[in-house]
Amino acid sequence: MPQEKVRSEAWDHKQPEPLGRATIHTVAEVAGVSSATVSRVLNQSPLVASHTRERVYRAIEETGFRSPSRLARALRTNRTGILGLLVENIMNPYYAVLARAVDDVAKEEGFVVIVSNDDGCEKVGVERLYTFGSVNVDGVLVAPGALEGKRRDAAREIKAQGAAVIGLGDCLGESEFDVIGVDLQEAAYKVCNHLLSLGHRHIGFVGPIIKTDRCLGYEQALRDSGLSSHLLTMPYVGTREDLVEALREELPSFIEARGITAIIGHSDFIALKILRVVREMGLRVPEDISIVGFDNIPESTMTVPPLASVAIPHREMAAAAIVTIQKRLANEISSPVVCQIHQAKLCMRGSVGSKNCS
Amino acid sequence: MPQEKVRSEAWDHKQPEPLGRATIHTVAEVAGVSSATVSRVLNQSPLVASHTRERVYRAIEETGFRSPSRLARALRTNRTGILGLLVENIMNPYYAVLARAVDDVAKEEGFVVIVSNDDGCEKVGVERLYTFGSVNVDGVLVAPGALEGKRRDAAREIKAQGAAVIGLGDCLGESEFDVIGVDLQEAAYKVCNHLLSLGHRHIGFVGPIIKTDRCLGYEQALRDSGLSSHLLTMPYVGTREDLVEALREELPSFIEARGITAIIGHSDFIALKILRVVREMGLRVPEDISIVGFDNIPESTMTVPPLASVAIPHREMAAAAIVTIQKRLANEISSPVVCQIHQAKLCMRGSVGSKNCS
DNA sequence: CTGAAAGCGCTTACAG
DNA sequence: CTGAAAGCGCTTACAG
Repeated sequence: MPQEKVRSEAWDHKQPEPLGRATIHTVAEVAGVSSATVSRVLNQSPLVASHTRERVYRAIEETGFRSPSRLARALRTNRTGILGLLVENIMNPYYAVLARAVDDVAKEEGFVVIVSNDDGCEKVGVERLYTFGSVNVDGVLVAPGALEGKRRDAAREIKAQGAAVIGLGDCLGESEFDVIGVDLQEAAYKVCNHLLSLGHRHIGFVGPIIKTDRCLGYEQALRDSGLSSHLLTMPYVGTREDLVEALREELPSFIEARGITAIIGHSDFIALKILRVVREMGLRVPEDISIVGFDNIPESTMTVPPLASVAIPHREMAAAAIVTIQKRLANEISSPVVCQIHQAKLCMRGSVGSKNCS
Repeated sequence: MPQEKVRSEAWDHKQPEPLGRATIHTVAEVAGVSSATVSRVLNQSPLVASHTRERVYRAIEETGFRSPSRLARALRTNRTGILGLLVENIMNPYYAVLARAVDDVAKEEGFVVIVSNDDGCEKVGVERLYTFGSVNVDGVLVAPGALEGKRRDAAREIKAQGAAVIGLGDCLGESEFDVIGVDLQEAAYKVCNHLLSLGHRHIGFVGPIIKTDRCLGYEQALRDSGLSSHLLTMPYVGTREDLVEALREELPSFIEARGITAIIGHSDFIALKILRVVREMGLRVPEDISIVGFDNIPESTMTVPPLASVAIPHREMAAAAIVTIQKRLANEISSPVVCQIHQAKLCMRGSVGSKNCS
């Protein structure tokens, strides 16, 4: 008891604290209400008298209170308002565009997004996912969307913690997680058929060793026309620095030995490099060879000739992904797994022409 | 009291909870110690008996405890381990490379980074800075590094909350915040002198309306040689979608009226577009006109001819920035403002040649 | 060497 | 309509 008294006296002398944010308590004191009431005002609770509300608003003004601490709020509500976005490499324009779309939508919805790169490496990916868990993210977006092996285990764990997990983009086959995808198999199928309609008969595909849906669509189209496919696979296609050198080495024999007159690249990233290398080889584009890529990155409109490409509806997908996260968090989705497939858009440009056009 | 009893009985039947992370308390219970002890083990406190430590480690294993909640820890320690990175636009390769460098260094140092885009818009920038504040970030990195007007006010506020604020890259003149910069004025000066040494006398500069250090270095070099400068300014250079069209409109008269034989672009982003447009105009590069950019983005090595550029040491700068943040947080810096200037590297490539070379 | 207790800034039944 | 109180998961003097 006496100790209590002493303390109270000491408090009378306390200085105004210039450091740190104003808290809900600062506001409450100034407004002459309890912090619970301030909290209610902040959370738009209807059961606050309007004159009290007014007083609180004034106090917020006076104290320079900005917004409730997300940390503290999160600790109570179990919602941080933080999203984790795991991409291969933000320097790859495909992911940069995706990250931008996610950030834009997230901003509108009041989320903040942590972006991490894993270079497609499982070990790093797992680490980053656990890090997302330690931050108690509300949701995780993984691009590309395939979650297998240890990454799947990690994803399961953070899902068990209450976070929504969404695969974004490329995701072959079944997934135990929600997926917002894009039908690139269909798109590749169409692209290949377009090339066939232009008279091309020897059409090559250059991509990573792992067989992607883009590759499958390409193969399907050729199969349906009774033609055989020509694959050139390159390890670590999205990351390697020496890609151009590798292409210089591989492309000439690939093209000449098979009489190839059109190449579909797995991405614009690689297609742009193919474009460069075939021109170094003295081939004219599209007169001697047509080139198409995927992703429709900004640079693709900048080359001479501009690169034909397949545009992925990033914005649309980002929006769908975040809506799905919100619904999951609100428990508004009953189905165990959402799988929403969007359509890609073909952008035919100068790098594609009919066979032997001149 | 009776109610209490009922409750207690109900609790006896409680199920093991499958949802949510294992906490420090779960571990404590399994290990038969207090949560304080678990906390000490987690924080490498030396004052824990090694056999206790062992028990705790085993309990961590058993419970599947991953790591302490950053939220809860942050609420106590006032350190979130979260960094905010504010860039103009992650789709611009310059910022993508920077963001990657920051993420890599941050990961090594145990930070996580929130990336936000503001398109160089003050209003959005201010919002994002306050959002960083609401997340209680430990540090904020702003690129480009100039913090003025309302953005400066917002930055001051979050600095007052205890966060370290660092400007990254371009930052003309004095700053009240720490800056990790790069001497692009000097670099531009050298680039321009290089062009002069190749015989060029009418050298143009294309950039944003706001005068940057790159532009100043260019102007200085010409002044020192007694030559006059030729500026073409374009609003919103980093963001606008119609940049190519604008250049198509402006470049011909700019080049012809002034007899320009070399152009320095404010960025590779714009220089690549200039490259494209001058070729559309029928000019040969570098025979008729030389082009140089800034930033050395990956695409610059991919064009024909490859674009000469100035490389910014992103990695080095990101590392310096994060070290500075750590030191600020640890109160190990006494000077009121750090200003560390790194050197850029000239990468001369095929897009540059001597005047009238053929 | 270890534990009980206070407190970081919030939210939300529970009383009134 | 409003407040007192408990509690989210941690850390850290303070005792012992």
